[in-house]
Amino acid sequence: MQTARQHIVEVAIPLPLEGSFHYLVPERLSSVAVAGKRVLVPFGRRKVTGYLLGDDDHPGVGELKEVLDVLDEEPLFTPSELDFYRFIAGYYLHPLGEVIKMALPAGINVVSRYRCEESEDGTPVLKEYLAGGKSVRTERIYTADPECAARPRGKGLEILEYLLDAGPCSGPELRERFGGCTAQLARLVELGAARLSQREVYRDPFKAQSFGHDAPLPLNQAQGEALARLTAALSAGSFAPFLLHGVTGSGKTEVYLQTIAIALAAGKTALVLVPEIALTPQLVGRFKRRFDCGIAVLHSGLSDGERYDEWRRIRRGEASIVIGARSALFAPLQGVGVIVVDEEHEGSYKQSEGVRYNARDLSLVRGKQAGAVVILGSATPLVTSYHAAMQGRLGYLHLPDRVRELPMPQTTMLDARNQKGETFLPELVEAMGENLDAGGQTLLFLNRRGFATYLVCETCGHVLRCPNCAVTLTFHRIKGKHVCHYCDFTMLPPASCPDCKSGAITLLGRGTERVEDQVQKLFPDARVSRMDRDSTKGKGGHARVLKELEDGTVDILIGTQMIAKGHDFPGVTLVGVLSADASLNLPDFRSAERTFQLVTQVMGRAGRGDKPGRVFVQTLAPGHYALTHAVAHDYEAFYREEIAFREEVGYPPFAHLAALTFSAVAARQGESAADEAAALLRKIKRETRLRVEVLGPVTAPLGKVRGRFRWQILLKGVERADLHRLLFHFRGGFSHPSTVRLTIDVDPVDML
DNA sequence: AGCACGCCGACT
DNA sequence: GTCGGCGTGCTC
Repeated sequence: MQTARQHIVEVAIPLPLEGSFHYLVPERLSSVAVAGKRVLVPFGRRKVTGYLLGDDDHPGVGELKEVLDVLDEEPLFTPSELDFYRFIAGYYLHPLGEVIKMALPAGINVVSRYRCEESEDGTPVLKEYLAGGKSVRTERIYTADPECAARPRGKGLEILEYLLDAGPCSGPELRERFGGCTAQLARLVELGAARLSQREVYRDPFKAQSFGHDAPLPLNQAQGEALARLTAALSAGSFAPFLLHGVTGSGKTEVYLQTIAIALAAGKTALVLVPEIALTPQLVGRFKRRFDCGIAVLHSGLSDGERYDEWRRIRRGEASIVIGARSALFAPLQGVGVIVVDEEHEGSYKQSEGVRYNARDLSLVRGKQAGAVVILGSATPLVTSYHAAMQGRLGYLHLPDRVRELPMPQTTMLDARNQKGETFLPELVEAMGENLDAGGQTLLFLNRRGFATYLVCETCGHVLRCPNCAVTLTFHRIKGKHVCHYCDFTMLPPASCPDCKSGAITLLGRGTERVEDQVQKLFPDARVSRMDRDSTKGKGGHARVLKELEDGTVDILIGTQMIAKGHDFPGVTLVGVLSADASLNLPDFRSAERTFQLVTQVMGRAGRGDKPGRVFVQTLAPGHYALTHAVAHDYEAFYREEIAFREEVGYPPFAHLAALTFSAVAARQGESAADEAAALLRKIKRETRLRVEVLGPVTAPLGKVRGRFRWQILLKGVERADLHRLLFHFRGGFSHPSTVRLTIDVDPVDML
């Protein structure tokens, strides 16, 4: 008789390994080994959690091992979610297993570990154990048995009477009412007067908060037109991507809310992505006041347990709206009708470690898969988005006016040339003094990312740039030269300004942390506070500084972009941008775009209350188009200049980029791996005639990071398909010593 | 990523 | 003479 056909499954392992693995499923597990579940499998000498991708009847290569266990009762992902994961793995050239691990709630996986223990005779032995695996939280439920005649005394009796009266109660509930009563409860159970059962509970990040109710707001004409187009797309029921371009305060959120209301009424669900976790609470509040349905929140500020519980609520269909940061894109929501990406231009949608995905871009992929309406909202859209809208690849919805008749702040550009590098120009100091006397609050923005040193002319403001790549050249102290970190163009420091021949040229880019001291010296009586990543560490740090501003207990707040985002500060009447240049001169082709966004956003922060606001932008480049158009509130004019620049030099949307970074503790190894990689890439390019430029390798501008030296190769392809083909060939044919780490970043947002 | 195998320096 | 350094290679 023939043996029963073997059950073979394909499994993805969450390790940096290419390809999947195959296992035999033993008879006892055969019926439960279904695609989408996790399995415990032997892998080398250990046991790891893998993801069951599906059955596979291909004759496996050599001997197959057996699946040890199936870890889930229900699949964690659906076939269409698996398709999405596969797309991501292919697009970002990242192992599928790691993509799946990243997409699922953290901390649920089991991995075998070893622990050293002493056996009875005292000799050390290695004991294997399984670690990890976030579990469901339960609480005890006590139910009184009215049939039982046994009665305890004292407090126990009180509790029993309460239970008989009020019905089943949880342990925490009883403890709240009666204080510590563990012993009494145990006694009740022992007597048979109460029964004990377990109930699953969710760890709720918004527990017991009450949010009143809000009715939909009336829409102005532009909002109404936008909503009409979104509604039409929604009822068509197929994929429709839109760019919602609305100035600060134009009521984008109201358009999101009303679109979502329509989707919900049609039985669909909605996914809302926001760039910063700090912004979620206020947005969640607004959604909770508007909708009665379940709303789940997913972001990195949740504990693993909370996130797991939110995830399970969504999976079970108990939430119709999911709000969250980047990772919420992977929410297991079914029947998605609308995906909103708020502030779509924000760089934080790009994950810069592990799977380097961009949630803004992938929202379009998920939207397409789900047949959903995707709304990319921004006051300052990415030039690539606006370009796509102009080409008709994104529907263009424009909200040109502010909802309330708030005046735009009065903005002044301060020319810092010929000012001997003063931190504050006299006009700004004067304005700060006036504002302080008038009782107004001041925000000062600076960019702490100004680490790259670059050459600037103090007379004319000229900055040394790469003739090929148009990015700012970075000065390398060790080499004593100016270097382009895209293409490795190098030049010796010039003796005078190449533009105006002035000898007053300086290296800029040192830290600006001392601004706080300087402000305090200028205004000894002012209450000065600082807000940046360091000063707001930990839960609530952010909120604390915002509270100070709200309560008026601070006069001058110094901070990075993070204070520019989304918040309303009615008391702020003066804003100073100290570091427009640091942002403008980052060695990145997007520096102009970033600066335009920053300045626009900052201007939106001044005078949102009753008093009109004033803004000062202090710069060595007062004529730069990113600044002049930002100050004039003219996005289209900025776009026209920026898109011309992108086309001329060949940057997105006219080319697609990928960055390969090699890092190694030993400098020589990293460098030679990068050199070999570049040689291989050029060889493949020659043989396949793919139209991709290979730039570099160059030493990464940040130099040594966490003890490792870094090199970069930049790939630039007019056709995305060419770029991907080159990368696939390369990955298949390139091997490097394991002491060198290679990361591939497709569509890099930050290459520092 | 881990974990084992394998080939060269300072120690009981 | 060994213990242990981490380079290299493999994991269905």
